[in-house]
Amino acid sequence: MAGTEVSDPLEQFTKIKELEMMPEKASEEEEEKEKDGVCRVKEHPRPGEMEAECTPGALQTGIPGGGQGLALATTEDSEKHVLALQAVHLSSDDVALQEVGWLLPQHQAGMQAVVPQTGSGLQSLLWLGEGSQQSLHQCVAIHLHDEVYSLQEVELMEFHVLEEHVAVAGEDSKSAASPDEGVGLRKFERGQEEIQPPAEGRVDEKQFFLVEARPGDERRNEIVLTISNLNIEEPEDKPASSQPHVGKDNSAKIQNKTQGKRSFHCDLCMFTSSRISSLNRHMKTHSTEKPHICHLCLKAFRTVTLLRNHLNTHTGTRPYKCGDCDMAFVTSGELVRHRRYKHTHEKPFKCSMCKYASVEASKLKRHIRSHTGERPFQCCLCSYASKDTYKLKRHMRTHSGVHLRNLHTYRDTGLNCRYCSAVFHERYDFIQHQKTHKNEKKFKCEYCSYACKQERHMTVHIRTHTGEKPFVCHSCNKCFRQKQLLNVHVKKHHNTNFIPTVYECPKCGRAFSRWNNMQTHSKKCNSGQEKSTTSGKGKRMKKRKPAIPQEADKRDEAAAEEAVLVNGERYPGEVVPVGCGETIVGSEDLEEDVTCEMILNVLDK
DNA sequence: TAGACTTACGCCCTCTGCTGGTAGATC
DNA sequence: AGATCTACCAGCAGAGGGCGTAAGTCTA
Repeated sequence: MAGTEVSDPLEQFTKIKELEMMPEKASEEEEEKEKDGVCRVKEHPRPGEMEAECTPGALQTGIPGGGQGLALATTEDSEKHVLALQAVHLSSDDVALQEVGWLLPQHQAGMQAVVPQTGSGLQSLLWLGEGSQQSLHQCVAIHLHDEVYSLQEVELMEFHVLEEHVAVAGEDSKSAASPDEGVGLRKFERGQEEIQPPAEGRVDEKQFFLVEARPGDERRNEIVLTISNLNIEEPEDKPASSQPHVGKDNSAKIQNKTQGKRSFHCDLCMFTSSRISSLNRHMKTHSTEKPHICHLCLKAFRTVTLLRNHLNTHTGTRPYKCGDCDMAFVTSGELVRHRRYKHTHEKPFKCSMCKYASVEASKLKRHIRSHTGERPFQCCLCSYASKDTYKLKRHMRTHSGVHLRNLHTYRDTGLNCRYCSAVFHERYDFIQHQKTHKNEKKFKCEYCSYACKQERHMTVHIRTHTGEKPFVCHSCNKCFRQKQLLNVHVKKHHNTNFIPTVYECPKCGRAFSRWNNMQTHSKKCNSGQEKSTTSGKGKRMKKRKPAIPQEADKRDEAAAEEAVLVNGERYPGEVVPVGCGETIVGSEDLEEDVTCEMILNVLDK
């Protein structure tokens, strides 16, 4: 099952009920299958994907009380059905079933999926309903052998022989007859199922099989299914007609297995074990008793081993040392994992949908969410949901004062999506939605051939056609197409504290407001093509930007955070030390020193 | 039954990509 | 001087690597 997570038994597993099987061809192929002694099935898509194709109609039947069973998950891949078995546990005698609609593809019409009501904490169980006309041979190959288990331990499957031969076909059987010719496979139900006498000419004997599952070829995401031949003694109150034939040889085995496979159930949870010692140990997990206390930090542990490992974290004792590097670990498991990460690069957990492979199952589980889009970790403050806990935790940092106002303040006036009719009242939701339109459209000017990637560029460009100048100077009513042009204008003409950037020619001292103009002049000046006209007037500061103290460039995170906040407002990109008082380099010749505060005044809106 | 082994969860980190805002360069 | 384009930065999120630890399971 590598590469696929079977996360929800409620949805994944189904009990076999009256699956029909092709007898004769299957019988022939049985020999073929026994060559390797196993049958293999692949895992399959999620059940929800088939929901729409489920055939309505409930299976109204009960589940025999108590015990452990084997559940069958069924689905299809591109060409054939696949089945996967997994053990389930039943602990109630009166499990009520309710229908759920899922799982079965259209061509498996007649199979129904039902689950028990789980109010008592029962593990989920699904059935294939009656009326199935599907032939199991299309789905799965089954290997028979003599392994038997007691009724108390396992849920039994009954093959009701309807044809002359009992057989199970291989999954690769392409010569199967119609499903109607199959052999009924049904779960044995004590005291409630009236098994019809076999039709004339057919075998008058019921045979019981145990269905087992175990991991198969990991590289192929396989599960091996095995059906064991099982004949059991019928309860005394069972009608004779329905009593299975029990052979002597098998009886002894059943008895042995009955003793060896007795299961012990935890009253507090679903835990079941074949050993009383395991149950006793498990019961400790329900106890709050932690008698083993760390003398260094007073932390308590249930077992000595846990305490010992904990103490190693205090003492730094790491007995498991890596032979290939200097790393050492408290437990052997850590060492094995470390070696896989760093040295052997063994990645046993492989994604079935891509080439991703991971060292740990949890990483694969996390990765698969990138395929499914599942986001189980919902932010309690906004619509964001994360695929793992850490991202949610990291996201929560964004719910801080400045950020909250910016992104999560409810706005009466909705924000309209620029690409569709969606409207949002929180900026965050709006931004997230806009991302869904990423690379959806290119922006093309309706007046000329101009095209651009970002709408903001187009917005500005369009104004060159319309003549629109929305940015108005409140001092002189001059209008501008871009906000930054207005800002420059205001600074230059209406802010008395503004110190214009002046670029002086290093040779003649002529001042220029633009660096590139100065450069052009300088080349001519150096070649003697241009005379200086401003010599002696250049008593102004040089390029201002380098005058900003170097500390701002270092900007560790905390300092930068503080630097860009002015009166609680954020000024992105304007990282200037607040109130440092440092004299700006290059202002020495002015009548008044230019200080940081002055720069801030200029920047202050 | 203790200890080894396995599994699962959580935490933290880095790398990467995207987006909005801005400054600077270019025409 | 204005229009346009580009580069840079900060913030955020997606994806994955690596490790610590607790708890469950197995086995001698």
